[in-house]
Amino acid sequence: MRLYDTLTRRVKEFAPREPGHVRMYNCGPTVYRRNHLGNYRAYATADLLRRTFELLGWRVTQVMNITDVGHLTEDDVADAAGEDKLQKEAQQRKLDPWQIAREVEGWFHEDRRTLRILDAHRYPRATEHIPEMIAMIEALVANGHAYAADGNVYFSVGSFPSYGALSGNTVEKLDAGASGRVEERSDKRSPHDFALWKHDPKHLMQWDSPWGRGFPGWHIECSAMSRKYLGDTFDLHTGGPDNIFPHHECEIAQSESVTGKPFVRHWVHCGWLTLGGEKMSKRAGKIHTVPELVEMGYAGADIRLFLLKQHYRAPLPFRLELLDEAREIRKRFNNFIRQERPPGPPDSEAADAARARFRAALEDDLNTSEALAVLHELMTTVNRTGAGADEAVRFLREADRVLAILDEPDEAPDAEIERLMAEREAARRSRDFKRSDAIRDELLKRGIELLDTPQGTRWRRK
RNA sequence: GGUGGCGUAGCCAAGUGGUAAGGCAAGGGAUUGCAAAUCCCUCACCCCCGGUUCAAAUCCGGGCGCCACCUCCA
Repeated sequence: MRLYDTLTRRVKEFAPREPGHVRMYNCGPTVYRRNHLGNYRAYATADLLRRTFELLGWRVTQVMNITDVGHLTEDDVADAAGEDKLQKEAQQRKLDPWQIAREVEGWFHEDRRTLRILDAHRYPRATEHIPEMIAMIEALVANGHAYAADGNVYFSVGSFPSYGALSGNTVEKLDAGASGRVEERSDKRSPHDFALWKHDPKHLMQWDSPWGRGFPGWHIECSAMSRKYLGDTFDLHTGGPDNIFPHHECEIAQSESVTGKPFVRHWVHCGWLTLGGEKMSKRAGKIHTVPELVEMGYAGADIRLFLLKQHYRAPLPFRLELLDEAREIRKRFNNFIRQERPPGPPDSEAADAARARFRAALEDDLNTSEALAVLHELMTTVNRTGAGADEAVRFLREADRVLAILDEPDEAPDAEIERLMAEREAARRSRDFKRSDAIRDELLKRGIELLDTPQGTRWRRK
């Protein structure tokens, strides 16, 4: 498998350190507000990786963090509460950041299931790993990589020479660049030092620590939790493009300063989901959520296909037109696997060739565009020749273990539908097309679409 | 100012040295009671200018345009 690595900035061979077993950590949601589609691009990419590894026959241990601490201030809670009726209620019942965090976490799982994103093996919450974080910070203070100042603890960036390797933002470059943009704090030895533990009485969530009451800095949770569940060194760490700097840069510095070992062997970051040429951001106010799109009539699988249809690293423009396109593509796939065909000669040649090309495409830095093209070409071939349809359908189902865009097979129609279909058939026989079309429209209203084929009338759910 | 990335048809997009995959949309035709589905056909001088090469969308140089990050937004 070949995969782009953000750290070395090139596509390189990916293989788990323990043969056949991938250990992967995905940066997960910050649960103070319902995630928008941009967030899900990162999770869908992680899901695609996990499913691809499993296709290759590897075992995967996947861990995704839930960031439920570190960012909630009164303002954030008030802000988050403004966008949803449930939240408004919570506001009226008295604000409780814990409650909001759990609620938003629930939405996250709801949305990701809609997008057919598989369950990770663990979803550790930051608030449940405070002791691990404190232990790690203590170790950093003890070995000189961090210092306490007035209830705060900072990581000393100067103590970690390769700081900046992931993002290109080395200390010198940062100095040369945004002078004045970095918050100057008198208790920091260098303006680039970042917080491991913070003291702020205004903050809603607080814990006791050797440095007094406070709360952990953002980056330390991932270092602590990934280490706990995946070890000092693990195979793959993923996230959105904004995680590269500062989050992942800081994680590397912290983790390696504690363990003295390489932190992560391969870094994967997806590209931005853009909206009108701009990134989709929690702060921009232009947000599309999964339920909002479902409400507009898109299936979760449509949205999923939209996210996976193009290469994970390229910027992806969000436009409803592209969701429509994804829906049309899915229709073609679903029609193909449900198509009634006269029995054709068995032929596994086309499907076997497609299987090999499909796998090769995914192994080539997750080239989903190519993988989808392979599937399209296979369908065209089978439609044309009439041979190998069963083998092709079987392979499509196989490929769908990675893509997860096909519909489930239709269940049996109920008696009422069967009765109407029979009535329509009788009407058609007597050439009463007005009546037969009326029945077809009636069924369509109930979500049942009829297809007249040479083998008789078929139906499917719309 | 620093850092990372992008520019291929109406739209999305693959392709990183050998003469432009695939899809969506659109148009024409076949089939159908009408539809649906399916099939056939049509649809690109790869942002610009130089250079290297027998050969460049692909490599090099220079432009132009666009996006993002620069301490807690996936």
